[in-house]
Amino acid sequence: MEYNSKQIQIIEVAERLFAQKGFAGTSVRDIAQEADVNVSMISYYFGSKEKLIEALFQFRMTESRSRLETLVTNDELSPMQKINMLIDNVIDRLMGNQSFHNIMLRETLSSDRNETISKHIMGLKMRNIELMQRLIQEGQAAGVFREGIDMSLMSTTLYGTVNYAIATQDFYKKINNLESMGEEEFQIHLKRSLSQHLKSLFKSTVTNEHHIQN
Amino acid sequence: MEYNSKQIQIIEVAERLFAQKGFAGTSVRDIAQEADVNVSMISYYFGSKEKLIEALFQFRMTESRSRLETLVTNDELSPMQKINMLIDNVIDRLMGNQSFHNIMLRETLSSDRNETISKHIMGLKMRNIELMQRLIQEGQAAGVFREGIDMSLMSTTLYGTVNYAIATQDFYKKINNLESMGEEEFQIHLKRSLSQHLKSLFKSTVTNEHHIQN
DNA sequence: GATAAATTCAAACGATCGTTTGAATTTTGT
DNA sequence: ACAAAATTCAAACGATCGTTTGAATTTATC
Repeated sequence: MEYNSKQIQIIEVAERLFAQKGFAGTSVRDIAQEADVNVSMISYYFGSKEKLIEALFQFRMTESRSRLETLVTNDELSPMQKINMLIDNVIDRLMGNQSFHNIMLRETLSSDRNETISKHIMGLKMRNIELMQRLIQEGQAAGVFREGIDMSLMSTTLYGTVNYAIATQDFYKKINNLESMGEEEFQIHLKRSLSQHLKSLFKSTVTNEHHIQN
Repeated sequence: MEYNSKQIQIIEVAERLFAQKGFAGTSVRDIAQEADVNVSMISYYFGSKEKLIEALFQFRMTESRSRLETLVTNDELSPMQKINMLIDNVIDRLMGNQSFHNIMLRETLSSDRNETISKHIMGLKMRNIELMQRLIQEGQAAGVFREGIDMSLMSTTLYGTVNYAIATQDFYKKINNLESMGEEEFQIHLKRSLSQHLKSLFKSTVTNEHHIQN
């Protein structure tokens, strides 16, 4: 499915409003007004409000098919370098599409989900964890990563930390006295801090040197 | 403010439905029906739907004033033992009140928040991070924790991991082939896995032995 | 430039929303 | 037992919801 500029305009406004106020908390009249189109255009183009959010997911999911898939076959990078690239890629993706990932997290929190959206999220999570699995196994085969790593919990920590950091960034700003910092500068600062934090966290957990089993 | 059993019944039903479908996605008629009371009782008891969720927050926040505050002054525990107790306490609190923390996370994700609720969340986060701060500083004073720990990001990893693990527990079940496991058994399993995972993560990051600065 | 197709719009649809009403009923205090 | 207060209820309130209508207008096709 391809969208014309007007449809994309509606999708982008909807994305911002859904992230700010939730799906149920956003009316189609809100969206129409901010996107500067007539209310009926949403039904006309997408069929319904429900189909609109499905279109949003299809729109954002297909564009994000990461270039990371080729990472595993790259022989010039060490397993640790690959893990670090994966971490930076997750941070960049989540921080670069904060509204969309906000909506995705909201949908994950809902127990009665739209089925189309559920499948998109499930597919994405599957691909993410399989990629991570392969990177870890490669490191183990090379003898630099320890055995017995809980893959799904490492992935949970990676995505959980980044998602939560984004959700509580105002609080982070307050706590670290960064309120005078410009918004763009702050985003870069947060990215760098997250990157360093997560890389350090993963390094000490994933390498088999000095790891204590309990 | 004290609530009678009928009010508590309404609050508990509202908590469950808000967690399932979001605040805006839940109607007062939904709540009234499931709580087996007349619709007007919600306005009668709480004033409005908005005041109801505020009552929910006040209800859950005041009951959770953790006994952790005395942890710092306990001399019989090592800094690492205290950190581990903190981790288990966070896991227990979040997993023991999944619906409420689901709602709290949803509110955190909203940019136009209810002011009363914002203050509750802000106050809670402040207390959490101050407690953690004190525990870390004690460990540093004792020479067993390294310097330069990013407190707010460690806290973000702790809460982010647990929150995200709870949000994606169905996925976790699927990935780890635990779908035949009973619900209660699974909750215990997840708790234990999270506990071990986070303790191991924190131990290797917080102790100054073997830590590599980059 | 005529015809068809796609788009835009104000207006209205029925449904559902949160809240209020006022009478009926139950509980409480004396 | 009686009056006062608190509770319960069906019904209705106006507002807003998502969606549709049908005519008007623009754009595309030949």
